[in-house]
Amino acid sequence: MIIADELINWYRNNGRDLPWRHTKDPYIIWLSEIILQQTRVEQGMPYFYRFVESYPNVKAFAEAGEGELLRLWQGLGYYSRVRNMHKAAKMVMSDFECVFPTQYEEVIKLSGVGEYTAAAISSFSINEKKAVLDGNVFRVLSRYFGIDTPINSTSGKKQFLALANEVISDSHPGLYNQAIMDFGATVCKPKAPDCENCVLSLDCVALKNGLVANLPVKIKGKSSRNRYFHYFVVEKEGAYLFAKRGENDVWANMYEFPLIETQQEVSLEELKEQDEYKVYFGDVEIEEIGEPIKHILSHQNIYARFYRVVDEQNNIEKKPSWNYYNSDNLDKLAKHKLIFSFINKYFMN
DNA sequence: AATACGGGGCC
DNA sequence: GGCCCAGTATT
Repeated sequence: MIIADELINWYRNNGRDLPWRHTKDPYIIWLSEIILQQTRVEQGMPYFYRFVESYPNVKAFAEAGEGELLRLWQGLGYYSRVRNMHKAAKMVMSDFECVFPTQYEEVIKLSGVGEYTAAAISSFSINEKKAVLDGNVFRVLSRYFGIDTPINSTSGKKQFLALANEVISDSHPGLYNQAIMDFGATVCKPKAPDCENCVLSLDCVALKNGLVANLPVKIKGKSSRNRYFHYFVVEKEGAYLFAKRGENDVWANMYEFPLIETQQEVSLEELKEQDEYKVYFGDVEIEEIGEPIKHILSHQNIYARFYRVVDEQNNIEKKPSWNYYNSDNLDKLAKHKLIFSFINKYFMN
């Protein structure tokens, strides 16, 4: 296929020099690929260095503590990725004789490794001929071939995967996979693609028909819901009260200040009328710290307020799951963005 | 087939 | 405010 040769040729001259491209080690490739899921290269880069240094091989990763891993992942988002990585690393030790697998059919068995990541690892490490299908590939192929099937529909995924596997280079599948993704990221971009300097422009159906801005087609998702969080900052002798979040909500198992959630925006007076509030804080003095913070996630808008609780008489009814941590211990807890940015703003000196 | 799951950059 | 990013697991 001509398109594959063009892309590889373009890539040899214009590809980005990224650290994970200097290795065939499936473990290192896996590390980079999981980090880069739904994450821009610049955002994931520091985390990649951090993890390679802390855990140079799969054995070290498998032997790490869950909390330690989560702490290192802190701030990157989609935290189930690192939990699945831990599972996967342990699977490598137990089911793959401590050797990180390279074949598509083997790596896809690992937790957190789906079709994309399995194709990436197998093609980059041993040149297995499996086409990657990520956001970049969807975009390049949909524009070049002028395909308007929604990329997030079941039939669309099937159609594009089949096409990607037709287009892939026979002789250099790994290089081709790198090339089409890099090309999508730097030339055939979502906004303002560089069609003037595009090596595929002659045969690009979208460009010919003025449809570049309309492709790829994507079905719109659900809109966000609003949530109202009230965090209570309780300090006692230099230690702070922290709670661990549950399993089945955003930021699973991460740490934060004790929280009361309400369905609507409520005033401080209304908050004090909540049963939950009465149980825990009764009539201790509280004062709001700073302004409310709007924290936006893909599928929810969180409006967070923080209150300082003065508990000189030791009147707080502490939940068993709440614990006090001094600043050293606090630093080791995996906290989500909303909490650690608050801490950095108000507590760091 | 649809939805949850983070955080950040860009327009 | 909406879209997108080297997607996957779950329902």
